[in-house]
Amino acid sequence: MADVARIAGVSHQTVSRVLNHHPNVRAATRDRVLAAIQELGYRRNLSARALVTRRTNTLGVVAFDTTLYGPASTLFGLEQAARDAGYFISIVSLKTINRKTVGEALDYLAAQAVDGLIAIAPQVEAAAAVSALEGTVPVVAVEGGEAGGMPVVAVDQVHGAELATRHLLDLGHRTVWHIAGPVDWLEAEGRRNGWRAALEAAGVEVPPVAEGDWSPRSGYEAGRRIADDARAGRATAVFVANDQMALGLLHALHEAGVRVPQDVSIVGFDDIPEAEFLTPPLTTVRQDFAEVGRKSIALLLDLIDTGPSAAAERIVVPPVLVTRSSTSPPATI
Amino acid sequence: MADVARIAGVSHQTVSRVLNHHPNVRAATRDRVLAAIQELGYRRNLSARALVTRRTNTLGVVAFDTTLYGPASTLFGLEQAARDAGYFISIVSLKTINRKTVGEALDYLAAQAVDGLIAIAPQVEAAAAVSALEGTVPVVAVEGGEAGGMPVVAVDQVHGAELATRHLLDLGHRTVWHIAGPVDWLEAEGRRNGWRAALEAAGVEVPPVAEGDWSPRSGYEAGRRIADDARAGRATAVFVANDQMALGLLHALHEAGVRVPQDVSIVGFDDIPEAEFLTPPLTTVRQDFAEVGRKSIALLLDLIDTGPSAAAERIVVPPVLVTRSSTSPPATI
DNA sequence: GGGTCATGTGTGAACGTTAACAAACCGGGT
DNA sequence: ACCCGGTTTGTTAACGTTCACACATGACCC
Repeated sequence: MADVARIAGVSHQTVSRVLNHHPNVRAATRDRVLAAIQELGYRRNLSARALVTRRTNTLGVVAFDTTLYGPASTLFGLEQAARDAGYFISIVSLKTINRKTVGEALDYLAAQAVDGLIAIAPQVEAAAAVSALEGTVPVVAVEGGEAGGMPVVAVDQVHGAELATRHLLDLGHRTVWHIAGPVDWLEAEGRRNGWRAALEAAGVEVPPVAEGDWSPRSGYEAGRRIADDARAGRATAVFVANDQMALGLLHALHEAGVRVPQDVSIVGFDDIPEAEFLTPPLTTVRQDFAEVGRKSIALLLDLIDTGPSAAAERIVVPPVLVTRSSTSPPATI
Repeated sequence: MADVARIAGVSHQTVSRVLNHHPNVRAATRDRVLAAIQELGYRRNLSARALVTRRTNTLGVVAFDTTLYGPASTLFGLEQAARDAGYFISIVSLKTINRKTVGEALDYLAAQAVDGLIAIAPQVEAAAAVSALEGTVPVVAVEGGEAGGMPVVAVDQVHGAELATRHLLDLGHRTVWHIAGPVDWLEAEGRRNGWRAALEAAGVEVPPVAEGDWSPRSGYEAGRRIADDARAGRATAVFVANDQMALGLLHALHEAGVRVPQDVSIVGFDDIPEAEFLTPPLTTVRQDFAEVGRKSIALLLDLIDTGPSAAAERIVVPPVLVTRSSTSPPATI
């Protein structure tokens, strides 16, 4: 910076002013400084800047298994939005999520002195660990449920599940079965609640819930059990908490000789790119992950700039039902 | 740090020494310093440290569409390995990849003064843009082909494709068709070359190549054309450049009434979690993305510590064939 | 024509760490 | 008692910014 100043014939402070778009600098001077910067290929040192401003311009993200479609997509949206806003992103992805690993992740990010934190904390435990951190640094939870009364951006899981369940009910099914996600996941809980609410609103019987772990395998295993109920005519419609498990279910039903949608209708959740090309193409609930990412960053930056807002905000992104061929009216026997 | 020094009754420099595990510090003194650190909950300021050491302890990663299973998994491995080594990771994911966007991404990371760079640059163009950067900062390309003679860590695509093709040939198929990835992708090129090499080594005819864009949709579209060849008995085996396209192909064949594997055998590439639960379960080539991530970080850190090694290294991770039910000997007519 | 004000620029001191050097200490050999 | 070498500690000066302030300059008003 001193070199630039010398070449432009000004003080280092003026260079700094140009760099920070300070208004009080004459156009001619600015041009001279800019030219000198260009000439030297000068780049300001962000460490020095961070040292004095106490802002690192970095946002931390704690995520769980970024290999899954949902988190990966959210992360992608987050990253784009942060970059557009001139922020850097530092990520920690965890393979197992519990108070300890989340704690370590937060520690790690704290060491980096991030200006703010986004926690993709879809688990009860994780949400708790994150909310413990409130006050120290601005935090926004993504898909974080209601936990801890901190700012949250989330897709309306309950509503999505209701859409799916009502769609099946509207087609004429007497009731809808459910393969849920892991109990300790907030998203799984939301979807389960939405499903139950829709059934109860319709005044129909609530079948037992099968529980999976989001993986195709768990969907397959649940599917083998449901296949029996399907053959007995007890189950004619299933709402599955995510598309991967729906894929496993599809496979199990096929093996068991149960036809979809003739014998059993299926609705998934997420709308992964594969959904449209399964056999049959899967009716599912689409989440706008990119939008969630953008909204989260916007909320976090707002929090950073204006300090903790009085009310813990909760921003909800609506899901939409995508109807394909895995659902149809029940066969009239 | 001054506070810690005061409480421990030493100079700030001694505190620094303790923090950096300098050998020449008496055990008693170290304990006192450690106690003071504990008491104050002191954390060293990384910006100040970076300012004077000229090391940010941050690694940059340029990735393409981290929503895809492959890149997402690699990223995950990368992140784990970097964290274990005490490095931070800064990511830029691009939606479109060309010289301009890659250039911007590199600029962005350069602004951050990363100590090293990992480029998941599976495209010809991207690899070129990255190699232009060599010399400035240590760079390792992941899946970067041979481009530019820079250090590369990659799965042996050619070998993987040969495995898949030979498997089909060994089952008794007269030849193997291929749905390839986009031409400008190095991975697609490697798989195509391996496929062709295996066919030529066996001295069999090389059918025309269908080209997709990795998406299930493109696999589906290619599949509709291949279905005709299958019905005519010309195509009895297909090697698809990734699992997602294989899924699309599966759907197209099902629609066309072509049975897998009785009429057509299929081998994919990647071994996505869904592969095992498709109908039928997909034979595919598994890539160890986590290993690629680990090896990349190891190589990069080596480069950072010991300076540019004389020979541009090329580390190859072997893929393995996973045999499931989508392949069988051809029907004997 | 002197005060006031806005605008543009320069000066010096932080920020919190590590590097380089200097000094004090300690034990052992002569 | 002396010196010598190694170990432990302290002192000072960077690193490259921004901030707070002070100082010019010119325009405007009474």
